[in-house]
Amino acid sequence: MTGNKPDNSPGNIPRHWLLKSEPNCFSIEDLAAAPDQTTFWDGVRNYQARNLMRKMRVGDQALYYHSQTNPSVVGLVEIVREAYPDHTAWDPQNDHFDSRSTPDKPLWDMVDIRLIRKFPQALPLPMLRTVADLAGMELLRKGSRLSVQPVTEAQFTTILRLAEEAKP
DNA sequence: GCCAACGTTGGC
DNA sequence: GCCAACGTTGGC
Repeated sequence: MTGNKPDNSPGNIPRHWLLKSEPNCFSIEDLAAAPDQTTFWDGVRNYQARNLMRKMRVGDQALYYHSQTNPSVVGLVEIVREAYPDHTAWDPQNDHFDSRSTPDKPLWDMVDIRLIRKFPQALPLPMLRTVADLAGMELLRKGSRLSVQPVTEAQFTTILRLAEEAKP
């Protein structure tokens, strides 16, 4: 321990994240309307994304991102329950059913998230691309498809500052 | 709707 | 273990 590492870096484990959702599937408005503004983040069927979710800890904060139409960072959520088996993978009726996952040997995980706040103004992807401090952010990388992404402390702080400045 | 980028699958 | 084929994601 050098004593001057940022507080999010013990073991180089990120403490800030970005969660991607198609708004017509589950939007931040849906989250705001959910009981206790909390939901389980199900349906992740990608190993890299799953492994990142497993690193999440209660109290970690995550940017909420809408993909597809008007792609933009729309708000802030926190992790309220750490990774546990995604039971939707066991349901043949579910869109994300995966027969390889069983209650005995779960393959996929989910976490619970709670809304902290929706930004008064969404931060559109094209605008974020113009921000020098965000160069190198995974979200902005060409071809980036990961639905769960780590976000550095600096990137996270910059996004929150932009959300403040973008107030109407 | 197009297409680049990416992950997964399966033949060999 | 390589790699072509395929399906999916997601910006544009």
